[in-house]
Amino acid sequence: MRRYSQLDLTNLDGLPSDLRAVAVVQQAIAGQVIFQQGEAAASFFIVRNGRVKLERYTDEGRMVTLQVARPGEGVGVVALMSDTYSSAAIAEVSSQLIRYPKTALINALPIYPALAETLLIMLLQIIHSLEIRLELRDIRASQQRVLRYLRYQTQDREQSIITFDRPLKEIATDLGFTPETLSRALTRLEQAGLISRQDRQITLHPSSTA
Amino acid sequence: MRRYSQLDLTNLDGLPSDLRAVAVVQQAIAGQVIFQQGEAAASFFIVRNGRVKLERYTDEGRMVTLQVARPGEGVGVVALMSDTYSSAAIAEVSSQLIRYPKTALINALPIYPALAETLLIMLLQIIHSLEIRLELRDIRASQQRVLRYLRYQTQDREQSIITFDRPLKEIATDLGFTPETLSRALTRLEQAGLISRQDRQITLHPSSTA
DNA sequence: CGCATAGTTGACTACGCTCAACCCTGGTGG
DNA sequence: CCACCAGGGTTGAGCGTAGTCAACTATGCG
Repeated sequence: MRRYSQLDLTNLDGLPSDLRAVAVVQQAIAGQVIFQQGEAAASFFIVRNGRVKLERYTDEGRMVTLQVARPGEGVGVVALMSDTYSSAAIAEVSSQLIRYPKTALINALPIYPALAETLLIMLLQIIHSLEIRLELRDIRASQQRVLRYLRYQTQDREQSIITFDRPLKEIATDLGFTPETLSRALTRLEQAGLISRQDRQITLHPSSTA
Repeated sequence: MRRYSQLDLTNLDGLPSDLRAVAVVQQAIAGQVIFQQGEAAASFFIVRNGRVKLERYTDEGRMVTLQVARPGEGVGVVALMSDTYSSAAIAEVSSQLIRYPKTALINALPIYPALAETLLIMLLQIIHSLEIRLELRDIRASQQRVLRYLRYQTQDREQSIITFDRPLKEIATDLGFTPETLSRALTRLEQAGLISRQDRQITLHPSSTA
């Protein structure tokens, strides 16, 4: 699929003029709410830089992190179909987004096949990341889950060193744990010799690939 | 988005001839493996009737149900992007599928904008169901989780009666529980007066909507 | 210098998993 | 027609582990 033409929605200058005309660059400070869960879904966003987290609140008040969107990734894709956002979007750090009104995108779909492909790829990546997340949640033992998480982080790059760029707190809820549990899991993994750790930098030891 | 033209991939007669030519109807008996996790992703499927479950095996042997596809829903969508299937597909009951070779679909994308929209909608629905699933997993207390699950089942239809069309065993793993836990949760919910139950038929009582 | 926040560590609790026995139904075969 | 068996489902006892509450340290910032 990559061999086909795509639209790079992060590069404004490469866009056809009608899309370019509706795209708006938007700045969000750390902690800022881009949109709220249940709000009318008017726009679709692409993260240009920074980090935006998508989270969903259950009735009981618990909060689930559905996705952490990094540069190039889409936020609020459900807007394309649904009338309301199914989750809230919050900038974890100061971030820059490009905002596309949903109607403009929908209208552009039949005109630019490349746009459809771009969106399809985007959605497929989201599906993949959700699948991984779901699989992670099914590992109950904290150390195993953390280990698996770390492995997923490294498999993209070549190195087996992970540097957390976000507070452990965030990572914990991301994993579905309390900060305490994450902390304990990390120390136990270190005691077991499976990882080394200095502060936010983790080195994965290759032993026991199972 | 619904107002735009779409291709109904389940209706062979409504398809353009080139797509019609590559679509293959395929029968699967109960328990049959449609494709295996890690296998080369050559095709994309639509469930015509029956029920197909997508599951993923973790290294430790645990198994996670990612999706249960019912008639009209897509199976193996990741084939569109990835080279291998990220999960296995297994027919829970005797089912009929329509098989589309991925290359044919990809080639058809720029030609039929309606196809792209159909696929987008399909993917968005998958994303939505994954989000729900993920949210469910975050509710630790078994009774709450089951209750929430039941509510999701009813909110589509008007009635507050759910009839399980699959063994409790399946539903349990679907929810991320053991059958024992699900059984206990159901009896406790009944004792608490929140539901009534006769065998596989559950009636949700409207009390305590929280 | 003091306050807020991130992170760690400890003790206790709670709840789902595991293992096991048991019931019940439907199907099969003598 | 009954005896047997297999599988789904329920119930019980005990264990393990993540959550909770709490105290404490360390770090950064005003």
